[in-house]
Amino acid sequence: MPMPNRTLLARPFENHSRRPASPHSSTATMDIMGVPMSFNRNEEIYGEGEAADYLYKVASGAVRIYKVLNDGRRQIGAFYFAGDMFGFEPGDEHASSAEAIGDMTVLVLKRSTVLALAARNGDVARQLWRITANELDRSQKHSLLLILSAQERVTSFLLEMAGRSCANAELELPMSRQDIADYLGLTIETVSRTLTQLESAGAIGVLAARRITFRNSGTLNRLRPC
Amino acid sequence: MPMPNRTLLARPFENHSRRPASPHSSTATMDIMGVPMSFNRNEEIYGEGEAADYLYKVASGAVRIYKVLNDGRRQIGAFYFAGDMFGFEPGDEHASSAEAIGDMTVLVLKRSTVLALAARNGDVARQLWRITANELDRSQKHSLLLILSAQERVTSFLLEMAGRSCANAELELPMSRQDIADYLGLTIETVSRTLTQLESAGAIGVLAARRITFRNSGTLNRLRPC
DNA sequence: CGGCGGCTTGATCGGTCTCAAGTACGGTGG
DNA sequence: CCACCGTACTTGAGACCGATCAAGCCGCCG
Repeated sequence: MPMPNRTLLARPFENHSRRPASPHSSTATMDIMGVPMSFNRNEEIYGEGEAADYLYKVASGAVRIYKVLNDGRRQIGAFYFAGDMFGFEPGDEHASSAEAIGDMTVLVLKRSTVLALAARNGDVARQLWRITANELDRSQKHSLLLILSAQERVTSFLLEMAGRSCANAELELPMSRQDIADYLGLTIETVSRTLTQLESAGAIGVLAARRITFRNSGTLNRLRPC
Repeated sequence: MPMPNRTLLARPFENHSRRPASPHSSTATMDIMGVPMSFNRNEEIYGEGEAADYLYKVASGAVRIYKVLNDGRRQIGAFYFAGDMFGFEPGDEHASSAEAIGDMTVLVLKRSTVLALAARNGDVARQLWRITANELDRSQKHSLLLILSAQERVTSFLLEMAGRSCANAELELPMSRQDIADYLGLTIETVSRTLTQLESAGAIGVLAARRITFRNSGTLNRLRPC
């Protein structure tokens, strides 16, 4: 994994090679605000322990947030796609690291601005709370995933991804097998094997490594105990 | 598990056999408010899917919140002890069930009251957000637990419990081995075996099934990769 | 064409689950 | 006080699932 330039990342509003962009400021709601910023594949957006000065919204592409244990194991805590917000921590520093899965663009908001807005505007405060609550919900679902069998985890993962992408019959996965494995608490080999099993069982089709079709959603749903 | 009377649980402010109590109302902060209510061992406080009309604070005893998969597996998402708040859901209904681990007492707050208070008072709103954010943090740590080895999970669990109880050298566990197992995503046998292993290794002492002493915290910390 | 990264497949190992006894403890009744 | 019981916990033997180690395969780009 490449080592990105953190000083750039820590100050997205400065003019640097990455993306100047026209800065809108002081718009009414959180939705409209934000300075565009681009990242390359596998580039770090922020690191665990860094000051959580900014809040991000995915404009295009996908993001993974993860933690690394001191023995090197990585756990991916969540994936974020276009429209999702991430990086808003209760504390002053990020609890996880964030990386771009492919080339992508985010909108960046200043934490202090958002907090000041929330203090004056109850709607914004409620919106903040809602974002955090949704994260909590997602995290709890993720915990549930991790006690399932490999087949159940992979199935749940596919259905989750399908539910979050607009497409219904065909699924385009932006992330690698390793990312999926680290999200599901499995090895890359087990993920791969399980996908081929599901294909043999007629539940899915693997057109390419990252292109999945759903052939028999009944079979899939029967494999998901949530 | 006994089937408690849900109608009582759903309306804690009505006078019933359980606990009348003198109702304080309209105090300045969330901390002071709350109507006392008692529950017996293994009694349900609320069920998954029920209306989340109340917010709870543990006065004494301990609580487990959990979900049950349709095949019967149970996952405990969190334990709560004296001083902890729980049951506050972003949505209108509870995402998990809650049960008393032993006989216990909670303080009950009305959701609508708290929300109204938050709308007028920025401090209360921030407090609400803080509670949710802490839950998120706890949930993410829980996810991390679930990818560890059995020994690491049990060790992390003991250290977590030790950190949350005032006592430092000796730990009194209120929950059963089954509760621990369902929290850690292990079987009861594996939890039991791992505890005896830790005892043989000189890391802990098992005075009684639910009384643990820490003999060698260095060994314990070496077993915790977080 | 060669090389490399990402993915699949195979063979074996090991940790945890499962099934099955056995033990300790607390309560209840004699 | 002890006998009895039920519940919670421990311990053992074996099976199984997923990890590990190790090749191969595929697609992409130079």
